[in-house]
Amino acid sequence: MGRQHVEQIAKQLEVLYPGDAKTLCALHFETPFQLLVATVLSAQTTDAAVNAATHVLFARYPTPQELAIADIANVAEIVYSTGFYRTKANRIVELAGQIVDRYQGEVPEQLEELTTLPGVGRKTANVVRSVCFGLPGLPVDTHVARLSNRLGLSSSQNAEVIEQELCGLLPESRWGSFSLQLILHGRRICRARTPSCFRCELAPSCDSAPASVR
DNA sequence: ATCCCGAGGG
DNA sequence: CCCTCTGGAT
Repeated sequence: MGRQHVEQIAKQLEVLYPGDAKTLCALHFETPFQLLVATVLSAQTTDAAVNAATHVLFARYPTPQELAIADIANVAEIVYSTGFYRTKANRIVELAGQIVDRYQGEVPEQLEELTTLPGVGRKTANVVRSVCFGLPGLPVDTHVARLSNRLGLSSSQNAEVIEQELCGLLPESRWGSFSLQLILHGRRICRARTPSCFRCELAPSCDSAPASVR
């Protein structure tokens, strides 16, 4: 691996998917609270499904104050198509309540505070930090984990270990955008089952690409 | 390790 | 028809 290996990859990703974390984020939102909710809903579903649900959800419950007192069954109906709908409906209503009660309606910025909220794990907390607040945070989801392994940036299967290793390889200013760039590349080219190495721009610097395309 | 859970892609 | 999707809590 080494520094040069990462820099080569990071540089190519910047060309392929230009922009900062906020620009690259595919989730629709107006406020930090809305991004937090959208990210909780994004578990095991597509961003398109989340955006369709939040379009309706935020029209009816735009603020934590309003979502906190929402009818759970109605919320479940709205988020139904994102999957895990009972769990998600309960989580986001409870989440809204805690934001109101514990944080005066304002989403906290510290990772340790964010991860105490229901439905908010390390990945979600880092999304909010990097996309919304412009703070250092490198979300590791299934795409980031898979591409990090394939590219030879980490050999760990543990998301938190991968996060630490990637953070050590990149400047803080690139943490958020790098994560989103890996996600976009994972969706377009480096898919889980059928990676298109033959048309991958990163193949020359990828440990896992077949020799024929490097 | 298992559960939550629908929808679209390959 | 199987797999995967911007996971988190128990």
